[in-house]
Amino acid sequence: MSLRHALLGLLSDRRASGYDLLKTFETSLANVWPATQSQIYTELTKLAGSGLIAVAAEGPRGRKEYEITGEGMAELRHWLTEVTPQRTLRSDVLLRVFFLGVLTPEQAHAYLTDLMEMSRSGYEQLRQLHDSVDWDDGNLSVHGRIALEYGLRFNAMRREWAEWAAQQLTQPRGRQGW
Amino acid sequence: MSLRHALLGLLSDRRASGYDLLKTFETSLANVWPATQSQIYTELTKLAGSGLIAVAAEGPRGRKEYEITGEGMAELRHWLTEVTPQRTLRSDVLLRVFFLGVLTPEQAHAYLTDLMEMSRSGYEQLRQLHDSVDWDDGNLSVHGRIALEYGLRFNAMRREWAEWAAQQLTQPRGRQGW
DNA sequence: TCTCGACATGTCAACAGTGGAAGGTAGAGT
DNA sequence: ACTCTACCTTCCACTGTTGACATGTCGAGA
Repeated sequence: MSLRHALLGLLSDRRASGYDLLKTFETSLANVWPATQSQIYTELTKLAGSGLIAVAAEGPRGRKEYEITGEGMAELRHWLTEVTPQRTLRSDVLLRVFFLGVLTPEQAHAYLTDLMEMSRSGYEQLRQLHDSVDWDDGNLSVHGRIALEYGLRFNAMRREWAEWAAQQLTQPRGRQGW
Repeated sequence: MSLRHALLGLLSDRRASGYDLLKTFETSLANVWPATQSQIYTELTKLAGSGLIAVAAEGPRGRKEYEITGEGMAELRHWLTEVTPQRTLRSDVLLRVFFLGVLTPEQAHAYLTDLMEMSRSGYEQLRQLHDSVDWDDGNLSVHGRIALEYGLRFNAMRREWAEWAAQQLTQPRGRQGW
């Protein structure tokens, strides 16, 4: 249940409505913690209910601007420092690798080739995002840039790995002491 | 809903009971697609209900050995070749990076240091797993080894990135054209 | 004036995942 | 004979996630 913390984090930077937050998720946070509209609104209501955020202002079209409360900031800091992150990496992509044996060598190879392409295009997209974003020197900007760098390195790593893996499959078996 | 495909994949290699599969998940698949006991048994019942797997034999203690059916193999192949994998990387770890600004520089730095250590120990654990596993030349073995290599590279990448990120935070801002 | 796209929120059913409780059996070792 | 461990399955309540549906308003431009 990190969504609540994602919302707290965004609200710690500036006040925002559900709609604003939704947009932010779509653009910057989508790669790290995707969330749907319904989830965001539901969670905001819950957060407000437990006093971690509060409605700061109401605008046109029923717009409700939320702001983080002191209690919310405390919870956010607690999550950042005390709660040890759990690595629950569920990888659709990697899971398939285990079972490439049921395919023909050609098909297995094709899968890895697709992965290379996926990584390459993922890399490119992030690079474009990097170029298009207005990197002011705000906190979110600094750390967003660091997160983006992670994405770049991740894609580069995965591409190289897929190339290596494709080689492994084509090479004859036997002991080769890799 | 990749759990069903994980189960199909394992059953494509050999017949197994829920208990067997549970053990396999705990050891080899846990890093890629964790699953709990209740989830596995539930899914097996569903899979049997839709004819993708079937009970091949019943053993002592109510043991039911499942085997994959032709229909199940077709579904597995279909998933491997036709269904484009979706990258839903929800990363607890990376999400926090966005919000390191709410902490003191020392705390933020400490978080990255913890990440380095986490990556280092993750790397070590995988290396030990690599050394302890009996790598026969079965298909699962070959591909399991490839998946493991991914884990090694991933941890190495993350460690380097965390080191780089820590540097970014300590360095004075300003334009440096990275 | 009208219309359309962006703004804005809420709700619901269905499924996926977590954690734990409950209940029982076979077999190995004392 | 007894006990303990590993084996083995089922069920349930709760939370998280998805996708779709419902509902309406403001403001810019034809």
